[in-house]
Amino acid sequence: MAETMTLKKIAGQLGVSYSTVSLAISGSPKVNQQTRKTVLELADSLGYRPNLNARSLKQKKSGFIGVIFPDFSQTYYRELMRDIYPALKERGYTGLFFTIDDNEDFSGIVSEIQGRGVEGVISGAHDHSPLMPLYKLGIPVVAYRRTAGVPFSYVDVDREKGAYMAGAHFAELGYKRMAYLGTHFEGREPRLIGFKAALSDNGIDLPDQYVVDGQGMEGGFTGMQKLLELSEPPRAVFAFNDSTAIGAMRAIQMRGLRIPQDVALIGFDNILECRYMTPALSTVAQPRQATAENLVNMLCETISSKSAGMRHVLLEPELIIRESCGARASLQTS
Amino acid sequence: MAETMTLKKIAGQLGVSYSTVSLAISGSPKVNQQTRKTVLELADSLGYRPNLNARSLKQKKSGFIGVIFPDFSQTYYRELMRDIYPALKERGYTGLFFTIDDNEDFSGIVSEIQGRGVEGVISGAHDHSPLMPLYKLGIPVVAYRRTAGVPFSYVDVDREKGAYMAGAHFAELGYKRMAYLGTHFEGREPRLIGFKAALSDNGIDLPDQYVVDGQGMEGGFTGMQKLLELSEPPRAVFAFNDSTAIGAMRAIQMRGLRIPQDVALIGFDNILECRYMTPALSTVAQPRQATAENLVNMLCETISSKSAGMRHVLLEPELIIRESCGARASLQTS
DNA sequence: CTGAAAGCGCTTACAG
DNA sequence: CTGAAAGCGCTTACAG
Repeated sequence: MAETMTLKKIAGQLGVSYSTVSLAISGSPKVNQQTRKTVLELADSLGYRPNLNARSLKQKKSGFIGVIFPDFSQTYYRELMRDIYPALKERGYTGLFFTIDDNEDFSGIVSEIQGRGVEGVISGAHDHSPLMPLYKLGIPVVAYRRTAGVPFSYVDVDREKGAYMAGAHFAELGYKRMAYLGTHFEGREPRLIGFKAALSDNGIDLPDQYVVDGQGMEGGFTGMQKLLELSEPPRAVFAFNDSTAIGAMRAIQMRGLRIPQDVALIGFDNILECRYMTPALSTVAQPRQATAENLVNMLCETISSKSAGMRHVLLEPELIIRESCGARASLQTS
Repeated sequence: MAETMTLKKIAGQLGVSYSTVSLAISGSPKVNQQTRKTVLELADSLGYRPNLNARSLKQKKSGFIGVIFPDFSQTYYRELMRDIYPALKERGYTGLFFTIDDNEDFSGIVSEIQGRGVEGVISGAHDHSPLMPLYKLGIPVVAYRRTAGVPFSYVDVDREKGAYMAGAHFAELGYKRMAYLGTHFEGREPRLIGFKAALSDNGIDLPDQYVVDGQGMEGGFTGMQKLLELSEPPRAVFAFNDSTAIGAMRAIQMRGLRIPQDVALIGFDNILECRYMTPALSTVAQPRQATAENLVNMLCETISSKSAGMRHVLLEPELIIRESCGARASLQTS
């Protein structure tokens, strides 16, 4: 087991003060070219790595950005994390990832974030409000998705608009009996609001029994079963997200019904899987890359400027027509 | 912005030494019940959180476990991470997650791990060898999957056996012309070896043209297309993993062929999606929960015992028969 | 351009 | 049971 190298030891071997070594390593211009070179070479050959905990302690900043999400396993979030990770790295930050489920308490995470000197937080939690203590401590929090009652900057996609596009597209295709399948937060979910608005603008009603709860593949599966048991099952279904839609597809196909000929379907998110379903899943795409970049940019700017102003970015969704909505007949990829 | 609380300030307010406060907070039995109570109450009301960087510096251990994986977005890995995360938490460790792609160099990650005082590493990298510097520094590394040429303890599933089960099952169903679809590392991939062995034990040959490369959904899709373009396409396909199989399903169904009537399919991993495909995907299940627990246990034991002995755990796979392999005719979930 | 010194917030022997 | 002191490894004014 190699003994840990420190600045002092390097300084000792070189016969210079360890502040000089520190300066040389941090690339300060105050240090002689020759001296720096000697120091760097020795440090390198000794495999020296600065102790980041000591540095964090002294500088009162850690280089950590906290990233909080509901679950490692939700497909859209995992794709978002993948995009956030390199964006953080590019700016010299290290992501500290936490997951949180809805009924877990945040206090452990909050302590950890505070205790580690995390410089800022990206929150994708369903409810951001437990992060208020951090905000009060002066730790910037940027939220993925708007949440009422919280003074955080946020990046969101215009889900209401995306849902409107889905509803309008269905209406255009001539469907009348439609359903919304997914979480709807007592009617406050923008996807439900937008979908309903599109139908209403086309003179179509969305009765309560055609609004069914369900989350994820399993929720989509059972929710869709309920819809199919209705005396008049819906002709077209807009799902909360693609995972929900995939669960719904299974329920439809298990009954021997065809998509889109018997039931048309549109999802939300545009996860990678959509293209590989049969039929390929039409969906409302979230601009994931832009979301990640905006979150990271916004946070970094808040950190460096220390400006406490709230900022909001609302990104545009895009309707991606594949096979499941019925606008195209043949099977194809894309 | 609240001023940060420190032990000293608490001690000052209470008129005791700050070492007493430290002891009280860390729950040492050396401190008077009454004193502790007072201290804890004040600390609590002041919102005191210990500075973990200072603690790490002093104790020379950070409470961090590094977790390295190829990608946030590979489905099986994300499921594994989800299981590792709580197991780590339960033991009082914080996971520091890193992703690494194959041609990226590890040096940044290695510095970070060393510099942050990470106490141990779980590596799911495709190649663990760049982690040797950590091992030499005395930082325990436990690998998910065996890798040759590296002295790390590992947890692996018996992929060769799992593949054998898939091949044997296909043989039993009477298929003769079969294919292996997926990465095979010049024939060294245990899945290919096991599959081939099963066929061979049943007197069936696996010609080279029925071994096709392909990774993930896209790789499975294009790889399967190649197989279907053969003058005699395979009757049954064993895929590297479920994502690959899902890509393959799409290619098969796009041609208007039926699964399993025209082409039978078995995947590997048993990701959540399998149950929701139509037809539901038969697969070789990895015991994911057990894998995560073994990885974490093994690492924690190595850390606390400081014993440098290598340990190996090989877990049993399980063949899960659903609809895509042809053993069952009707559509159903499970 | 280089060195001596203070101090970040904590833990941990060591006295008492 | 409590206090005084040293020190983890680093950075950063401050002198020179």
